[in-house]
Amino acid sequence: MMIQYKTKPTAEACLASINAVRDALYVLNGKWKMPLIIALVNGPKRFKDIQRSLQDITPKVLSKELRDLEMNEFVERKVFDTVPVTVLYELTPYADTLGPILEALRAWGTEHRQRIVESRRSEPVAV
Amino acid sequence: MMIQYKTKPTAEACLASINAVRDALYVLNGKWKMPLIIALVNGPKRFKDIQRSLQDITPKVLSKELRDLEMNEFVERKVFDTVPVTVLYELTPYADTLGPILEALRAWGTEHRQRIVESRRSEPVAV
DNA sequence: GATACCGGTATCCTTTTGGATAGTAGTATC
DNA sequence: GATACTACTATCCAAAAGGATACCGGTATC
Repeated sequence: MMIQYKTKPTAEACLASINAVRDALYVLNGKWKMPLIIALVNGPKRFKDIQRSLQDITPKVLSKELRDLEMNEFVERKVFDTVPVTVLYELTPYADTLGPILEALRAWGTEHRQRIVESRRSEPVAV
Repeated sequence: MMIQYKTKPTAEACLASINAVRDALYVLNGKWKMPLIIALVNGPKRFKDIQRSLQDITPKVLSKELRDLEMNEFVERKVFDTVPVTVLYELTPYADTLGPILEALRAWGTEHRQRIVESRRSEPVAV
């Protein structure tokens, strides 16, 4: 049997990173959460306005995603007693701490799309 | 009817950000992809070693995730003609461009866990 | 001969995710 | 009176993600 260094320094650090990223993904995972947060960075929006920003999201899914974000304290739901009622969704200060993640994803996504487009150009066309 | 500024500068920029993030998520989404990439940052690993790093991942899922990462050019699979064969999975230079995203997630995840732990401390215990 | 390691597959199943479609109460508008 | 808006909910369904379990051929080890 081989002697295993179960806690090699690099292995330990690696495991810690993996777990930290898993913790982050646990609340941010999914198709809509981060795009939805971005949709609110320029100020609070109403339900239908968000739906328009994120074209293609159905009301059921949007409603569920908003509830998730509320539970994780990224979003606050504010109801105004107008007639008919107005509901605004607003980012919390805690959501602001996601800035670096969102900016990194935005930057990388932009480059990635460029890369894909360019690689398509040099490929034969498949029918 | 209200006149809508369909292409307000901020709305345009917002939409571009949303789409960029969506592009990024399209290849990075899921429970395992980013943790898996981190498991390989300290050098190439063998199948079983990765499985041990990401405790709990089943071979079927790991195999699928590795194939996905290979298709997106984040990982290269290298087979060595030993007896029995040795297979190494190694990050490509393109995977290195994910550095800022992973680092941002790691940092945020670490803080987030702290926050959760602290908020649990001040809560009544539910049975 | 039994067991263990390697690099996976095969099969089956559950859960989660996401979507399509329709509908609701209330107001306002044409 | 018909239609449209807001902020959703209800129902049903398809697809994807993820997991449990078992297994394979080959080698090596006890």
